[in-house]
Amino acid sequence: MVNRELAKIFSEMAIFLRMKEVPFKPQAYERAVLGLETLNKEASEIYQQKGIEGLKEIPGIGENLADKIKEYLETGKIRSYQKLKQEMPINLEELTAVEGIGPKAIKLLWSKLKIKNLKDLEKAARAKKLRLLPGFGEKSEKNILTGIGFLKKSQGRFLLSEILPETQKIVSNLEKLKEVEEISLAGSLRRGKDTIGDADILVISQDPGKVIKSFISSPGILKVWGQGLKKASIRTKQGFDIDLRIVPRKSYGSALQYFTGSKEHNIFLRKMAMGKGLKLNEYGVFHGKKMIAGTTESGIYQAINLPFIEPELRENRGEIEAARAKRLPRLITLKNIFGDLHCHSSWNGGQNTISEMAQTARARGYRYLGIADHTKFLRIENGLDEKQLLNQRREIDKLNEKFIKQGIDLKILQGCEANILENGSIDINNQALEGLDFVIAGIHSQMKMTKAKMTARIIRAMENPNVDIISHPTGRILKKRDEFQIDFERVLKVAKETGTILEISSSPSRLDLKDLNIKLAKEAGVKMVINTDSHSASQLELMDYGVIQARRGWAEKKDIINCWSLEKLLTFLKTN
DNA sequence: GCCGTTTTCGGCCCGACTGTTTTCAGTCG
Repeated sequence: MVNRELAKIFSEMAIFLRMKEVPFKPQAYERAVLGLETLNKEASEIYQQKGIEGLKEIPGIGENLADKIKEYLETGKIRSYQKLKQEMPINLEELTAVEGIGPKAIKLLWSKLKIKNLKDLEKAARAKKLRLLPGFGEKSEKNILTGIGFLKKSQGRFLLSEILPETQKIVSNLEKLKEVEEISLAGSLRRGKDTIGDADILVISQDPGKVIKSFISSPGILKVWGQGLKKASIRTKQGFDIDLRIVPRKSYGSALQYFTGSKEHNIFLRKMAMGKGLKLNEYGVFHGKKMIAGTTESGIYQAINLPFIEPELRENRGEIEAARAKRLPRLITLKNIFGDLHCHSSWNGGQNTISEMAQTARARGYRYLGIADHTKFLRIENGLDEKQLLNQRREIDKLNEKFIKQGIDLKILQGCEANILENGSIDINNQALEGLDFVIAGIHSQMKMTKAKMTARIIRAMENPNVDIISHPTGRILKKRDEFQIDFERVLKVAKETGTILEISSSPSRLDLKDLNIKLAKEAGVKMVINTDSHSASQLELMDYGVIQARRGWAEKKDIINCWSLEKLLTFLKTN
């Protein structure tokens, strides 16, 4: 948590420094942000154990930034940051969230129009004042308004990854209380939605007062909205709210069912209950005045003649019909995952060597690990060319030989994340692609194309016999950028014909394919792979988010190729 | 402000795209 706070401060400082046109320092601050974000240990812990010297071992942190971290840990503030903020009291988080707005634009908006937040920006854009600024015109003004509109749509919502870990921390603290008999997440958080409004926690306790008292004094709370006898509500430092409800044991199941939702799922369920002459509410299932279920969630479903329905499915997307017909999917779990096929190494964008990535993969119990570094078109990521891919192959072969000798059951596969160019061709020649174990191709440029052109572009890439996987197929960035214009049905048809695998990216701001598209792909018989797109070893643990998303898309083991054994996976890659 | 099998000082991933500017600046990845 401290790491995230520090990362946020340093990235804001980088922007301020860019606005002031200070050379080179901004990059240094940004590198430090990366170092902090990919650290698998809290800076506070490092400082406690090894002091300043320990902090300086963090990549991107030197003498000066280590001092600033120390200052933050000891005083909760960084003076140089406070000074910058005083000088330019601008809401950087809001303004940089608008696609197309960067430090230079913010500086101009601030100095000419005193724009300091999203509200000011929207007002000025609507008053057609932006177009008068140097470098701005009608189009940029319109784009800014579009960007603001997109932001507003997702306003007040947080990424699953922003909410889940913090809420789980609070849950595990409460769990330790002897007064807590049962505890569970509820709401959209339990259903694993990609973005969340607020978090819900449900508890059984004979002593609600104690539990509520402990809840409202959890660490990292900004304020307490309210507390009663059965309910309390808080806001966390990260800006999202958590509701806690205490329910009696006899209604725990029905309350959990009710507060997990979705609303649409529950409405359908209540109608079904009514059809059977029953009443379903948050207190139980009732036959007349007699309560026939309520203690457990599965008991609720059983009472209306249904098998238990996993929370991720409860969106009224056909799950109740499937349950009735006894055709519910057997959803995959994290334990079913045998490997990760989209990881970057220090050969280009990644923080860790292939060997370090492999060690972490082993610790996760994986059987295989796919290294898929960027290729040459992406110069900024130090993309590999044909020759470098060959050199990387040698390193991977050596590591694999070593593993065999040591009896280690992990195989490193060599792939790449090649680029789908404007016309659908790939930026690496076929001969080099043939030498790899698998090929991922993705779109990293020219994302604003017409639907027809974009669809044709992706289809051409899929028709390349060397391309196995399409990474983050629809290009969405949650809360920031919409999906590409593509004819997804046609893409699925060609994917099926060519045996192309579509990726489910676990990267928390992508989660692409999204749940609905996963379900469509499954129905079309298209295979998928859940990948983390890790740029460091610690990011391998993001796999969880991809699995949750896949569950929301009804995915079973047969649909997800990295739930398969190495042999089956390699055969599929070879023959498709 | 960081970093170092080309350096403890002098470097610091760079190309494409967009919109505006008719020769470039800002943003993105």
